[in-house]
Amino acid sequence: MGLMLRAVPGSNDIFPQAKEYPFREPVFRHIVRTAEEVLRNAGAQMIHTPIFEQLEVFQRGVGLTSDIVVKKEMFVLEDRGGRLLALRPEPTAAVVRAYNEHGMKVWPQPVRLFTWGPIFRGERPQKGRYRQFHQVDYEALGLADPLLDAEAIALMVRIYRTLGLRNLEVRLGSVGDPEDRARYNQYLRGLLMPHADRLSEESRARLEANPMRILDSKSEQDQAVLAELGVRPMLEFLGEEAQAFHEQVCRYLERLGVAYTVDPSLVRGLDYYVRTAWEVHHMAIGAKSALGGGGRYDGLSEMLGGPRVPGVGFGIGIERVAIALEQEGVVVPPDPSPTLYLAPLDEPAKIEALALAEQLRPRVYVEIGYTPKSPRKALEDALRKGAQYVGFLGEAERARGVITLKHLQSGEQREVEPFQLHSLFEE
RNA sequence: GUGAGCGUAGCUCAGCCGGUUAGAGCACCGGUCUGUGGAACCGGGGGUCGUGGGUUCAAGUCCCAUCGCUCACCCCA
Repeated sequence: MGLMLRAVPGSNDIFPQAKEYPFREPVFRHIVRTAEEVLRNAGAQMIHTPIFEQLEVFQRGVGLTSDIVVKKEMFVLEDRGGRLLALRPEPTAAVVRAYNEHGMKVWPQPVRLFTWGPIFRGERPQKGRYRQFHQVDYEALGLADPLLDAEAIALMVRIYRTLGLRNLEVRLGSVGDPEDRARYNQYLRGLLMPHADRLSEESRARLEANPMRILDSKSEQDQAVLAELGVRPMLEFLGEEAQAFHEQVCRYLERLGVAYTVDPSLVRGLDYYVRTAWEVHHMAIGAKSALGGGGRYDGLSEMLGGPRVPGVGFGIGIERVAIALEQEGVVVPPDPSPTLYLAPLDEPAKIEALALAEQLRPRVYVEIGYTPKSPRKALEDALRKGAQYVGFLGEAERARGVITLKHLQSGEQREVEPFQLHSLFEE
């Protein structure tokens, strides 16, 4: 059995009997449907973009200093013409690409879209982190108003709460405008350069290109240096406009009654983010793991060769939400069970059962037994399936042209003619 | 990329200080029960003990290697 093919590490089958909660199809579907309902009722429209794009869609948007590129976390493939494609490592750039491609800038703004589907990152898998995982994603494009940021955060929280999650923490920050970030990086360089020899190799390498990322270094020596120097957070370097924008988002959230904490040191892995950035955390997944995150990306469209299109959006990690739901003991609605279970009692009854089932479908949820069994076994099967009615088809029924129909809850049983079944169940 | 842990039936696992034919529970199939309630009892199928090598009279058990899985670091969803 050693040679039997398996799923690629970090990719998972999602099916009803899956042992791990995040891969149980009904749980998965419940999360998707709930999110879909919340977002549709907020007026967002569903879009599905391809799961692969030209590499540049993600490369340009993501920025050269970003870890997704630097650490080669993208799955890149080459088509026959030598064109480089990439499995999407995030949905936002693809949605913005679609917005531009279909001229959505002439639609009434903002254009609010949502999608869900697989996302791919070539990281080493572990709990709550997979190479193929799934996100629900929401984007509000075409209007740079803090109202949309606040709405996005509120919608995200609403999805979690509708699912039944408690113990949420919204961490809100701002990464400022590009000029603010440049100023902050300048500040960091000036502060850290004299102490470069005490920083880790990785951090030293980041000092020139992207000093902000030194702040979340996990190296103890780095953190010791940072603490000693008393580094000021990004949030204190916001320009006037970014500052006003951030304050407005906070005020709106308070008005909406959405609880949040300001995280002054919140940074983003992708270069296209500006101003608002947030993460929603849950205790279940561990201190470092977020259920979802979002932010504003006003410069992204231009990086993709499009017009200037402001945007704000979020992604929700479906598997991580499932882990949180399990942790909180939230019960997911079970799949419906059959109204009728048709049980063939002998060989010729198999096709009779199927024929009858096919007459009743799809208006009635009908399952059949595929192997003739004793009435006792057939009844057990029907009970296990949770059927409302069981219909026996055997020799006696054939002789009289009827089926024996039994209501499982009451135990009542009678013989009915097949044509009567339609009116019995179709209501 | 770095570190740790774990690989015995479809699943969860037991298997002592190395000892004869490798076990249990769950699941599946059948019988008791030849046309009626999830039970119970009995039976059955299913294993090259991840793989390769070594030590030994003897290896699921000890040693080495290798592969796989999982968790953690990093990053984030």
